[in-house]
Order: sequence, then C-alpha cells, then structure tokens
Amino acid sequence: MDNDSALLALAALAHPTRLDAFRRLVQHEPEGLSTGQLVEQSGLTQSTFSTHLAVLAKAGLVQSEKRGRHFIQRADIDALRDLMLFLAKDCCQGRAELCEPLLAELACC
Amino acid sequence: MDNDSALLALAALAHPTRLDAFRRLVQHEPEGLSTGQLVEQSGLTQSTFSTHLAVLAKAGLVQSEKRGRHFIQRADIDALRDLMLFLAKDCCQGRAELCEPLLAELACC
DNA sequence: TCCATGCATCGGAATTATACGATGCACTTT
DNA sequence: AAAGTGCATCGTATAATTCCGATGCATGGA
Repeated sequence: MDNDSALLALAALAHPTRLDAFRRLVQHEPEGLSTGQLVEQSGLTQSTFSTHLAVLAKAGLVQSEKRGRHFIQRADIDALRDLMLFLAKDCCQGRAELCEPLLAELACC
Repeated sequence: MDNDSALLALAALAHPTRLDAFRRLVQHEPEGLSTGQLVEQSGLTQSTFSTHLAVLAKAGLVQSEKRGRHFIQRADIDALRDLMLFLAKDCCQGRAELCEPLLAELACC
C-alpha cells in the first residue's frame, strides 16, 4: 500500500458514520450487510449514506455485490490488513523492539 | 481505546503533512525530532505546521518535550498500537480466522 | 538588560467536506 | 405494461478544514 492509498483509507475511516459502518461490516464478514440495513442503522438519509459508502468504496475498504435488487456490502479485510501493515511498517523496519508489544496484543486472537 | 479517540487518531493521520510527520517521528523513535526539523521538511510555514502538530498531539499520537529553547517531538507508539488494536478487534472477536493473515504479515518483524 | 530564537495563537481567506431533497436509472413484481 | 423498490447522482446550503501573515510569549545568549 502506498502513501496515497493509506491517506484515502484513513480519511474514509475518519468519520463517525463511515467508521461505524465499516466496523459493522467487518463484524459481519463474510456474509455482508445490505445497503438498506446500513442506511437504516446510520440514521441518515439514503443519499447521504450513499455518498459515505462511495468514499469507503473508493478507498478500497468496502466492496459491493449486486444481489437481485439489493446490494450486499462487504468489508475488504485485505485492505484493512494493508493499512495496518502500512502503519506498522515504520516501526518494524530497523526497530523491531517497538513492534513487539504491538504483536503481543494482537496475538490475543 | 474508545470510538471517539479512534476517530481523533484517524482524522489526525488522514492528512499528507500529518501522516508524513508522524511516520518520520515513528522512524526516529526514541530520540525524536525537533519541531524546527519537522517544519523545514514539511515545506509549510511554522504557524501552519504548528497547527498540524497540535492536531497530532490532541489525538495522543505525538508528545512534545521541552528541551532548552527547542521542543523535541516524539511519536507515541502505544497510541499507534491502541489504534491498530481498535481496528483489528472487530475481526478478531468471534472470527479469528480473519486475523490470521494479518498476524502472519505482521510477524515479519 | 536587550535582542534573537522557537513556538503558539489569532484573524481572515480559500478550499473542502457534509448533509439534504429531488431526480434519474435499473431491476422486480404485479 | 405499469407500478414500486433500491441506489446513484445532481444541485445547493452550511459547516469544517486548511493555509498564511501578524502578533504574543517564553527562553537563551550577547
């Protein structure tokens, strides 16, 4: 993941509505959620939420799949992993000792 | 880390100047960098960069230490770890299989 | 003491993000 | 074919961000 992609992903997640939607989608992997469900839980109008979803999609964090008349939204776990690797890479390269506590915590799962 | 703190951190990193500065500080742990060095490398004016630094500080990602007449800026690795844990928690809880490739990549260091 | 340096903060201008209603398109059902 | 559903997009108003120069404050050296 390059710098611009990371910026897109960070900006996409740096909004209450979008962070909430993305986390909900991650929790519902791999089945995903319909756009209608996400809209309803967001409390926003359909058009506003559609714009937010487009931001997440453009950042590569969410992918939509047409399912009849509905759209199923799914979180892209690989994109999340790439973002985390981008953030972690700086301290890993050359200074592995800084990453050890990070890895220890992540090892919870 | 709660939702609001994560949003603050994400918003702080979702800017080219701030992401660049933070990554540079991570690479320079634990010595840190002087504010003047960061300003010079940013290409922005002192006042503009100061505002960016305040955003990073408010998000808890950077801490400053007075050193004579200069200020030494340091990245808070714990805050970075907390943010990554916040993002990873969703897929770890209940769906550990989603986190395995993430951990495998992070294990590089 | 007096001047220079390093940084924060104020005020204002330009840009960008956010939210909504209205409208249009694609598809499903009747 | 006609009506209804689900979503994207346009136009627009409001709010937030971003950037700069100017100013103020604290510290260190002459």
